[in-house]
Amino acid sequence: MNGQRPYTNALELLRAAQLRPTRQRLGLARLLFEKGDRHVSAEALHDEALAAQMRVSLATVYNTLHQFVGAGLLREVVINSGRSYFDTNVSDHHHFFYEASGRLLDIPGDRIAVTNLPAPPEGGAISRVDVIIRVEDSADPASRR
Amino acid sequence: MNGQRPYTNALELLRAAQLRPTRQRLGLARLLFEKGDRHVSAEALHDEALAAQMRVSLATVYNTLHQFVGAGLLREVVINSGRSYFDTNVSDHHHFFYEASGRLLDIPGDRIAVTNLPAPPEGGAISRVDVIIRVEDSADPASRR
DNA sequence: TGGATAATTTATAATCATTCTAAACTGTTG
DNA sequence: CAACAGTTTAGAATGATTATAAATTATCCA
Repeated sequence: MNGQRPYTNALELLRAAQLRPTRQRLGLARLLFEKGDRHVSAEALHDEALAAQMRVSLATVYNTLHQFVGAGLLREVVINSGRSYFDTNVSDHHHFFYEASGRLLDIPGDRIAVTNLPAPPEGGAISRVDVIIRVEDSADPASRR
Repeated sequence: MNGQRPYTNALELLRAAQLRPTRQRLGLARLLFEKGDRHVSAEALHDEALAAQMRVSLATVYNTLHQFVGAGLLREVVINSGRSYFDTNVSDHHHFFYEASGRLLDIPGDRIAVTNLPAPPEGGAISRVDVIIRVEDSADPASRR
């Protein structure tokens, strides 16, 4: 227990989420949750897994990411059309998005106040409020992804 | 001049944007700007154009939409990965997103206050702040698109 | 412990929105 | 009207993601 997260342990995490602790899910959970807050794309996570000598297919990476989102372990963040990011920070927070480099940075939920929220005109409960602050950076195009 | 928009006229609009007034661009501009604020996908606009007897290819619809975005006539809104919406409202405002039906509704910029914006930690100017309020609706799945 | 069974994984094909390409077409300018 | 640049187009290509169907693996219970 390191105090950072209720369950840093991959096995615990999967048990709590009612997901069978398979080799692939365990490995991916470790990559995702054992190093602080991250924003990864499916493909980036797959590459990382292969680099760490895990054998896992891209299809399984997608399946697993979606299961983790369903279980509330991850949050899916959509900024650009075409690619999703998965955020290991599931607490209330927002994002800076650096347009040139594609980097995503967390903003703690209590650093921004969104006030005066009108009620949805057509009814329905608010499930989430996303604030994305787009930042013009001048990163070299080579670092994009 | 109807007071709603500086240029309701498609030809004026294209001239001001320094885009040659071709048959396709004129037709698409009319569809887009002659009926109040809209959120359209490229494919939906293409369908609409065909239904209105215009001859225009999907590639041209994409080209034109991007040119209009570049000229500040449209704003691109990304909510779901996989599909972009183009918003004819380019003034400062935000969105309700109805998760089940996929509908997008404007929220005037002055109806919401986003205060306390932190400065981007890595520098760079803020180009835009997007607020998306996700609403759980229970629309029948048939009406999705 | 050893199947039986259901869940999971996987390679591969399929899909979908979008972009690219190169050739045909059209608006503009002289 | 000719010439040229700008535009459009069909169709192919791309890139992320999802579906499929067969092979593998975890779990359960005798």
